[in-house]
Amino acid sequence: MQQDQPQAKEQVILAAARKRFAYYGFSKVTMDEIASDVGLAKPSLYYYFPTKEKLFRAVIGHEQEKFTRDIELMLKKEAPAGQKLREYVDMRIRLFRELVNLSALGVQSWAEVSSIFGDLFTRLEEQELKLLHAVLLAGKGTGELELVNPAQTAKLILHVLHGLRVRTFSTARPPHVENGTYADLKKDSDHLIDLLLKGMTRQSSH
Amino acid sequence: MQQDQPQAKEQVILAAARKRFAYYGFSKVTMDEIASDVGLAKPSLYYYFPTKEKLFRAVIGHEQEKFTRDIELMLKKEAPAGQKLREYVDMRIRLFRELVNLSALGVQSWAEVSSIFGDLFTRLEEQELKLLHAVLLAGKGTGELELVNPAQTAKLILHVLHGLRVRTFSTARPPHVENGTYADLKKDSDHLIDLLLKGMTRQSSH
DNA sequence: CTTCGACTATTTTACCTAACAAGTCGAAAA
DNA sequence: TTTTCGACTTGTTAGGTAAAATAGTCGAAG
Repeated sequence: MQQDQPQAKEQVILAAARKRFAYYGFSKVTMDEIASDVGLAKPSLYYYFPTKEKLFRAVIGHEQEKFTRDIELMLKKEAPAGQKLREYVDMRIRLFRELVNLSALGVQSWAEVSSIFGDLFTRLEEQELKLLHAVLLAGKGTGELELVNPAQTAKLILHVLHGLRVRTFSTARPPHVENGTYADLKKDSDHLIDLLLKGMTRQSSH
Repeated sequence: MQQDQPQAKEQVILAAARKRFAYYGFSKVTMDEIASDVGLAKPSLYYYFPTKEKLFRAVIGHEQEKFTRDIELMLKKEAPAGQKLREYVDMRIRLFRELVNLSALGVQSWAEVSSIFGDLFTRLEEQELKLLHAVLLAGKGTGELELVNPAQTAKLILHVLHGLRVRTFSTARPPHVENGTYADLKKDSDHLIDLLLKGMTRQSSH
């Protein structure tokens, strides 16, 4: 067994942890449970991850990488900025639905998660702001979008999308959310980005 | 003393209750405290209001009347729909800042308040939706605004404004909020309504 | 009609303790 | 050397209990 790659064992632990954290939340999951899930004793977990917090941070780190990578891939494709924004909004909802732990960071359903791991949320925001800002800048550069201050607009869009998410999940924490709730969020988000794009898009000549 | 108008005593109790509820929240305030504030014994409060809940509902009722009345007054004035919307957004922030108990209903800072008094929040939403819808309809009627579905757009605007509020006050409950927080909310809200109006406003001929 | 002292019933709080959970260590196994 | 884990320590949490607090009541007084 000593010829196993350590990274493989880490991945197994991360997957098990990710699953439990997503379902029960950080504070309700015990290291004993995760250890049992992967067929180890608890002290063995600490061989790979020095603290429960660091395990959770690793889980978040992985989810954030996937989130960012998927969005970046999408944004790399040649398309008008408006189309990218629309796709971004929908993809964002889908990704947050899938990456439950990452999603919970921004929704503040768990108070202790938000205060201890607030830096993680801040980092996610900064990354999203960068991506969104780039899209708006590109749209302005091609003349597609008419923007006075793309950075401010990107920030606003993020705040508004965040607000919609927070209000939506204020009474039910993922994954205990009904499909209708996601449908409502998508409807609002799509409608919103349509309207915002209408206000940002340079008018073609009459 | 028995010639005093009962309504005057009720108003005194309501004012004292409103002040305490706003500062400490529904559950932390005792009927003994309110009684002492108005110079009565606790059983005397129950002479005017049969339960603590009904006292709180009366407080909310009064705040909601003021909220609705002020906004209605403003909307009655002759002005373009866009200007009304802008003024509405700013006035909304100011009123919620002043009417702390009403504000808390929508922000869900107190879990028990939200579940017991959720019907009050729903009623407020319905009233706002009516007002906003009327503004959008009028703007569409004059040709100022270009809208496919004014009711849907009114609902979206309310959801988005609510989301901005919820995310803003997720970590500090009014009245324990700093001025900078209000300034940020106003900035986002103004910027948002500007952009939305840009998307809704019928373009003048070039 | 209005007020309130005394009271009841329920809820909340404070306190205590056992159980639980994060983390550690030395030793064994691989 | 790396990986694993039984036994352990330390701090936190959960549950139970009694006391205190609070919503609400009632009869009597003004």
